[in-house]
Amino acid sequence: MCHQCNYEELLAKAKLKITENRVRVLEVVGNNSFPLSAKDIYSTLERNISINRVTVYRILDLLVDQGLLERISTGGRAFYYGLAPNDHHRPHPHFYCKSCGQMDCLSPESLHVDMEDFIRTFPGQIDKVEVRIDGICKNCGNKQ
Amino acid sequence: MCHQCNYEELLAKAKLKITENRVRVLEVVGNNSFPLSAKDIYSTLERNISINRVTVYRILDLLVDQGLLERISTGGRAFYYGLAPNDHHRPHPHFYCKSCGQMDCLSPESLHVDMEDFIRTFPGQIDKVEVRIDGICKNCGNKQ
DNA sequence: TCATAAAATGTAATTATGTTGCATCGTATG
DNA sequence: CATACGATGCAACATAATTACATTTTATGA
Repeated sequence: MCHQCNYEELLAKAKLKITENRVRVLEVVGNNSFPLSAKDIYSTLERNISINRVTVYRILDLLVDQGLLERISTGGRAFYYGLAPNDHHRPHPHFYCKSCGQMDCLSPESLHVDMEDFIRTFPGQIDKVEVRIDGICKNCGNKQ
Repeated sequence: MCHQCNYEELLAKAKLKITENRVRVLEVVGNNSFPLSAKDIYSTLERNISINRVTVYRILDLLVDQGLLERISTGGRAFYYGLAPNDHHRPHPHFYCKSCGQMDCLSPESLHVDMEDFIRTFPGQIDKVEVRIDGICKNCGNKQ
């Protein structure tokens, strides 16, 4: 859960209109300690308010485009979404359990990636570095 | 292109039957210097031989299961496939151009990930670490 | 206040990717 | 040679995401 992000403020900073739906999408994503799939986000919203699936996808696209959310690929087929790195959230790796599909955030310190040489020598544009560890989480491992 | 891998040998080592189709899938993947999508692989094969799309998917699944190929997630919707790390191929990060969809292999030395602490303290099972850099490649950048 | 344009949302259809069920074929083995 | 089992083909299905277009809401200026 993010205690430090003001979602309306984040929208305002990005010069996006503050709509009920956008704030709610941000809340659902931000109030979780782990990334969620579009489906997760839609299901959660839908329990409380009336909103269309496509609207959720569109809001997610918009917020990713504007850098408020981060789209994270998994070992599975769907993307997951989390708050994008900002003053309160440093970039960090994720752990994906291929058994239950749960994706967890790892602490930014848990593994260090040394990018200096790469950044200095790579001729293209670098937008993002994604580090993901795939495996079986403690819970799923115990069940077997 | 891999000059050192004998694909039939790889299959044999994994105790898999050596079929025409499996060898050809391995060839297509192995003879490329960058990972390919299932669609890429199917299209390439299909130009020369008669093979079913589903067969390609099944062979890819099998070869990933048996550790001959590596399934790599992208910033896009499809998985890409490359030769799995082995004696001739060290694990390495990839660069994904979100403009043209091309995925490139980076040298294993290009960035160093320090996993020691994580491995020592993580309570689950670790199968794989995937490092992917997203951005715009040199070619696409020049076009704009 | 109202008219209008622009933005946001809803709905249905479509696309892209991957999977399943079942039939058929090929091959190794007894 | 018979049989069984694995490999392949084919059609249907499933899932995730996107598109096209209609409708609603919001902002803005006359």
